[in-house]
Amino acid sequence: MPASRPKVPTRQRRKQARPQELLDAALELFVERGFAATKMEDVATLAGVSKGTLYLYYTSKEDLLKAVIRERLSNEIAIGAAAVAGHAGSCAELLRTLIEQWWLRVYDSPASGVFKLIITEVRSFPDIAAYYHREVVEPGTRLIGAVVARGIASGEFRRVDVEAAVHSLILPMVMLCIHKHSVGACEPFAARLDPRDFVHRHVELLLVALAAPQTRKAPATPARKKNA
Amino acid sequence: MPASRPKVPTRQRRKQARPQELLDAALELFVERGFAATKMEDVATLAGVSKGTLYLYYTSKEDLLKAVIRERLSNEIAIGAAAVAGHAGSCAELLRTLIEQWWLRVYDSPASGVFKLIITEVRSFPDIAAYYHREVVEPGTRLIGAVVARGIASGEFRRVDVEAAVHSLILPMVMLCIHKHSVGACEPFAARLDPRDFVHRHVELLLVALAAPQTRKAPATPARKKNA
Amino acid sequence: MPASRPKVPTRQRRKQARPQELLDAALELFVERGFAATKMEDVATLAGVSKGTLYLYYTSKEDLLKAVIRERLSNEIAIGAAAVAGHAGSCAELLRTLIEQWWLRVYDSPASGVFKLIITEVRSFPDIAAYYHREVVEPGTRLIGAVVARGIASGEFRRVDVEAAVHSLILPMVMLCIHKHSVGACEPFAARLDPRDFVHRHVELLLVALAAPQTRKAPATPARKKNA
Amino acid sequence: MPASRPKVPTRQRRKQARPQELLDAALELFVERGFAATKMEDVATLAGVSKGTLYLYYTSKEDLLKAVIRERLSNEIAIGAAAVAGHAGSCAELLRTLIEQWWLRVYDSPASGVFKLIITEVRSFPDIAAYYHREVVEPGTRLIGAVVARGIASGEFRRVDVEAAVHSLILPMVMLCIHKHSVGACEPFAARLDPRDFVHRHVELLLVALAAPQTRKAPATPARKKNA
DNA sequence: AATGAATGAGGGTTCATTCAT
DNA sequence: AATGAATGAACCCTCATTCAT
Repeated sequence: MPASRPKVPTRQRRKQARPQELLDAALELFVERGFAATKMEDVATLAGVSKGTLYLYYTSKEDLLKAVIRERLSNEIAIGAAAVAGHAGSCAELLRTLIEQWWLRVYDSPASGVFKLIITEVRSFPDIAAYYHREVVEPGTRLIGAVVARGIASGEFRRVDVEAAVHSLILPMVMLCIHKHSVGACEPFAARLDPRDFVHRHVELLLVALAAPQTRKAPATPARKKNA
Repeated sequence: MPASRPKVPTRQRRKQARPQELLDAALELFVERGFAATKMEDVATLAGVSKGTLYLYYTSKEDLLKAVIRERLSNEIAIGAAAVAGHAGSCAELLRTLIEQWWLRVYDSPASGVFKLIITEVRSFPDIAAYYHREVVEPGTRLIGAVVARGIASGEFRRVDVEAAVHSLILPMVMLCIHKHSVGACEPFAARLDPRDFVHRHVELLLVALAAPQTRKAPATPARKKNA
Repeated sequence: MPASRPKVPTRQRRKQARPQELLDAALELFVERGFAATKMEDVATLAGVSKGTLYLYYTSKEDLLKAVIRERLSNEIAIGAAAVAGHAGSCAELLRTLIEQWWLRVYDSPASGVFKLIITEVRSFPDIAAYYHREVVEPGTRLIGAVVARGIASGEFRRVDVEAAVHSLILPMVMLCIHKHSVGACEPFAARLDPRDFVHRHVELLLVALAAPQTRKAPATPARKKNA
Repeated sequence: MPASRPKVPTRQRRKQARPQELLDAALELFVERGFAATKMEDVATLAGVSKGTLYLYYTSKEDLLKAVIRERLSNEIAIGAAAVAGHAGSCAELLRTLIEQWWLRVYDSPASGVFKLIITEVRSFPDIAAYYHREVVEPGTRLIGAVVARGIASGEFRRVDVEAAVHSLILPMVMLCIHKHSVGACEPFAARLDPRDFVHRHVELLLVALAAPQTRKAPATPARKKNA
């Protein structure tokens, strides 16, 4: 079997796969070192091509940056929206799903790095801000906000300020992504905070805060083993 | 934005104030443009000195970066700790004070930029991580954590996981600082989120989540005018 | 400007015409932009082939340059020589014919660009100089020089230095070609000098200078409409 | 005496002389190799500075090119104009002076290279054309044209077309400059044409053509030794 | 102490040339 | 024969750092 494929990657096959490979390499290095400190040559080398090849696909370093950001965010929101649409249970249950399923998937994927990338580079490339708001912040806020609003309407949640609640819920998740690619990536501090454990506790804590008085039965903070 | 540096080049004043002026200029530019994208010359110019002079005070760009970070964080924690020590009321009240007084002061000061700076540069200068953890994360976590723990011990709070609760409380605040210096600094998106309003609602929301059952009286989300 | 190349990619036509098309495209671009500033790809594109194909016909950019120069000059001199051979009238008449017929044809053809090309590139490719002298300068000078010498011998012309007279006659013509492809090609300065009008007056002026005293009847500079 | 000047070039002194040194080096190389084929580093090296220093004085290669052209042409025309203004003799004598004194000075100076430079680069930098016309072509044409016109008015010259005569007179001179820096610079063809001899004969020939009939006494083309 | 001219290594980008298809 | 993807040497320009004044 290994001998039967002589040297599979025909020119054509490579041509197809190349852009994705380049974007992956670029994302990794941009997130790790920052945009300005990353050399185009290193991106090329990591992707297994020469410097010149990179420029066959992206006309400049800035172009590459924007492609990296666009490519990674386009579909994540759509996936979350689908999760909401196809859900049947209570709003609390839906929020649990959204955060623990959808968001943790983002956290685990390379897309998590895009948050750090945006944070670090918006000031230098201001049109990223518009894109980010339009494609990520607004749909994301609307998505979670709709669930909270529905919960309030149905009497499941208290009458809180929807937008603030969404931020209380979401910002720590974003921060977690950013942390993963900054301080969290530095050896001795990597394991200080178990993300899955924290996310679980965070959602439960906020659901307590949101729950309408009659519904609330103080959960016994179930024995979830930490750092495991 | 920091108050515009007074352009009074009095020799006397200068010698004394020089290092601070250099650090201020460096912080402003490092936060705005990123470390790698900032030119030493621009720092010097902004501080009103020549390129050469900068090197009389800091031996290299990296040295300047580390000085910037160190200088800005040293005393903030101490101030918070003092606030805790001199407090008399309930734990809920103390948390309100800590977050709304102490933290908003940090948010308003140039120190808020340091969070973005650390996020962006730790991977390139890993020893920043150790410093940041020792001087900021750990004392900060311990400070807030102690208040939460005391609240649990006194029966004022539910028996939640202290560390997770601290993170639920603190991470949005850190995120706010980072936002202020990234997306928040981009013209059309600056005013989307009023930080003081959000901070208030965030603390109140979390205090509801923390409150022990008998104590809890669902607050009617008091009329705090939004965006004002 | 050469007549726009018909874009008829008939396989049959192509194989035959290919080398000429490539040379035409190369000449046009080399003259317009200079050799170093012209990209092989642009030559290929203008000729309607791919980059690789260009290398099937010419092994390098330098090779292409030399082919371009050689191709364009080979037969022009021969044409002029034929004009001389087949002429019957006076030497003055013959010079008029040579300059106004033969040379203006060169001026109008793409070959005129070759002068600029040689001027710009000889220093980088010195063997062009030898070729140019052997194939163009010497035969050309000899051609015109023979006419002048014949005129002197027959008493039609004064006893001037032949070589200098030839240069006085020819250099402005060469300069005209060069001008056409440099300053003359820049929009607002294109029409400042009508070449046909100047050429006519130039020849007549020099013929006055050459004419033996007894022959000379000062021509009334006949009414040739300027700039038409 | 050599020991008394320890190492004269103080920083200040160099700073003054630098721009001229850089322009000299740039002109030499641009004329020799062409603009595109000249490396900024080579210009710097020839001028005895490092690559970076070049950029302290000229912001880009193009900027350097334009400075080179401007610097070399500014005063040449003025010098010629002064020669005309301060002249007393006949128009023929004045033309002799202008061409043989003024123009040969240009020919001998590095400024002669600028003609080649303009020829080669106008198409790539079209605003050079405007500058060249305004500063060189027009004043130069007007200068010579005025002398010819005065000769006609005084009856010294025939009633020829002034502009055409000026071109017949001038174009060979320009061509000589261009030749000097192209084919003329190639070893085996350097000595083919003695410029001083040709210039002399060219002027005399044209003066014969210009002379009004009564004035004309066919000069015996005095024995000027060729190639000496 | 302060300056700013000078340096030169380094990085983004281009393009002549090659070669698998 | 023809293509165009891939290469990598080369070049323009920047900027951290040095050092003579």
